[in-house]
Amino acid sequence: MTPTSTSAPATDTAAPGGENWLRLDRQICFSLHAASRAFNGVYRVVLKDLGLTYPQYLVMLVLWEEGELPVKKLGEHLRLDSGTLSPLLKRLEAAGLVVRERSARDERSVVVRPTRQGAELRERAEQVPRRIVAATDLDVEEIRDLRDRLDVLTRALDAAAEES
Amino acid sequence: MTPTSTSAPATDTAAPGGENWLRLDRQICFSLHAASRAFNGVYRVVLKDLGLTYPQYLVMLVLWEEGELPVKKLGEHLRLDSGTLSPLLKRLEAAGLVVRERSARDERSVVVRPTRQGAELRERAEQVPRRIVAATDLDVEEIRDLRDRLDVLTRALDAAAEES
DNA sequence: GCCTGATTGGTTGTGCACAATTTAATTGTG
DNA sequence: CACAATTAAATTGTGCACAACCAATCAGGC
Repeated sequence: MTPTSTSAPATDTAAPGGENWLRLDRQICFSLHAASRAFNGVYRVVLKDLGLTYPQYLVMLVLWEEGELPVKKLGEHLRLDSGTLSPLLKRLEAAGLVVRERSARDERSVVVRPTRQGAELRERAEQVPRRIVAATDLDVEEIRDLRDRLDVLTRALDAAAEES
Repeated sequence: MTPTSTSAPATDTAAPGGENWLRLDRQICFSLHAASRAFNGVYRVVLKDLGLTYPQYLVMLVLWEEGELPVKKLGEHLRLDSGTLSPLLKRLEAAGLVVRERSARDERSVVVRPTRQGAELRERAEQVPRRIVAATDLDVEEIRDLRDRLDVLTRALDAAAEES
């Protein structure tokens, strides 16, 4: 939809000195793909002591903040669906970090809540952010800026994927 | 480390003087995670016509550029190991887009090469970058800048993960 | 020739992401 | 009340990412 100005030369990909769209694009998707996996790798190392994976850590962050909430709400916070969350939550339950129980008010709903053990894990997790920030080798301002750019990008991409 | 107050669930993690590391960190990892999946979603839509997934598209980009190369080299370009590439390449081979054959010079090496059909797919793929760039709603300069920042970040993260 | 060690792909197992389908419970409407 | 539509999770199937392990091959020495 966005009538992004056609100022960009609609050249084929063989522009001699100008924009090589194929090349540029390759750089973007490579870069984002690589950054995502590199982040995942650092979290893997840092979280190993806690016995959590990266997505499991994200789930626990939400639960530490919100206390307790149904799977549906959890999925909205994380933008994940039940197909991803159900097995993940079962693993967290098997590890003794959360409990899942059907709501008495609405029997369709399953409420997830950290156990005492899961809540205690929070204290050990509080050293994680500092180590991650250190690993990025960026200062707080740069991180904030990068985060904001990524959020803007995500909103644009979601909107573009929607209207297809 | 906060005192062992197991009672209060919503312990305030804000440092009096400044940074709330936990909150900030959550924003970063949320944002990057979300951006990565949002990108994936857009590629899913755009690549559906070509019958390619996002990582398969990355592989084909390299092959279109390099012509033919062993799995090892392909993995270095993409930073992926054989556990990821082997089944992916088998799917591309089953789709008739690449062939895999053992090198005669070194029987340990498997060389991957696009078929005629795979090479022809390139022409249809050349519209992809433009659509992706449009979906980001960013101009070329901003994309280039973001890419560079992500590359710097990736190098820092890889280095940090290494020395653990 | 025969060993030893390193290199290259492949295989297996665990976990995440997402689409499509299924099951059960709730709500709306006659 | 009965019954269709809606909603919430779970399940199923495909594909990616990566660690750990295995098999075949090559290169060096003897």
